[in-house]
Amino acid sequence: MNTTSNNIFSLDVSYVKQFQNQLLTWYSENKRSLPWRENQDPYRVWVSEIMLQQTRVDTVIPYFNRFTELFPTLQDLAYADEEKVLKAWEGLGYYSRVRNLQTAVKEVCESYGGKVPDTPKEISGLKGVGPYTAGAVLSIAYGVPEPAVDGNVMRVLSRILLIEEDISKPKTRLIFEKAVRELISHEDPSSFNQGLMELGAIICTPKSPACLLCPMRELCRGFESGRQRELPVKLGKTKVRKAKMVAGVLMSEDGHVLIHKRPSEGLLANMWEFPNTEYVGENKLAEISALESYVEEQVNYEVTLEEKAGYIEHVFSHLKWEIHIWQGKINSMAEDGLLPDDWKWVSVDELDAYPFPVSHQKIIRLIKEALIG
DNA sequence: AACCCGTGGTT
DNA sequence: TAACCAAGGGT
Repeated sequence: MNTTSNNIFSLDVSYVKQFQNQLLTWYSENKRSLPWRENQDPYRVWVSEIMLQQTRVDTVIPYFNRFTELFPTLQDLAYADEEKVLKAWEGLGYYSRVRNLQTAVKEVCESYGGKVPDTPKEISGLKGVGPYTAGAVLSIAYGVPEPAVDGNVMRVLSRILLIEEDISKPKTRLIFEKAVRELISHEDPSSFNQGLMELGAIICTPKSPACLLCPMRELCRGFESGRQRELPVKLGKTKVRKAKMVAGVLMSEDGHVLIHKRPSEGLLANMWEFPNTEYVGENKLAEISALESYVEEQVNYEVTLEEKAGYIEHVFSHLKWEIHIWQGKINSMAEDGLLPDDWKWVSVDELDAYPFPVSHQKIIRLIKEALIG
């Protein structure tokens, strides 16, 4: 029964057994009914796990329902037009997630006969499937006893087991995976992993954990020592860079608007936008000249910016855009057929067919309000 | 390892 | 309100 010195968690057999019983009982009685819990279809489980990365359950639910209705099977997604896929993801953020997912789903069709692989090695090789997602899909869809360590699991276990390592360091995840391997139920890995996350989402919350309602209270070393609020340890700061941007709503004589498809890599990859560029300076002249030269360089159009149409702020995880919006018109156009593939003239109604990031959806709103008002 | 990659809710 | 946070992964 005694713990060995090389076991840093001091997890004896009876502790593990109690841990599993308490968690699994609580989960079976308290789990939320969510769309992706209707069945264990590996494709649906996979889609949900990708959507849930850094994204709240309440946000994901409507997206998941729409997405699985548009692309009911893995094959439907594999053969779908990328533009349509991005459109279904519009507003969810981290758009590389869905481009990687479609890449991975194609790989499953080509290399695995359309069946989502059920081994750690194979599934981890798929684009966009990291350590967490691999473990989540394997355990939930296939019942494989693999750890699925996300932010919830690190928070919950750091408190229960009093682990004080800095969870912002990548290596720290390995410590929690080791802990889960010792604790996980081999009878029901799916409920065990989901139970840990559910506990983190409902009871063991970041700011004010509901310890008095917690089924794990008697097993919790953090609660025992009154230090649950100090955990998990998370160091490191995030700085948000500010970028002054100028964007143009440029109209042709027949009422079309100029839009641009962003490059296939980097921020908001493959999403559409209104022509815009970062600028330096303080006054309107700086805004105007920056946008004018940008448009001229990109598509060889000469533009006249007529009036300021608005100002928008948009905050990303690591960046803040301060967007000054100008309305203008095209003076001289290059020959019609010379517009590059990633530039388009579209009517205002047609804008709805293209995937725009939220920052530029705000500009669309301005356009429509101006047309109505 | 450190930085990039979105968005919306909470405190 | 600014900072923090959410079922992370790629490079």
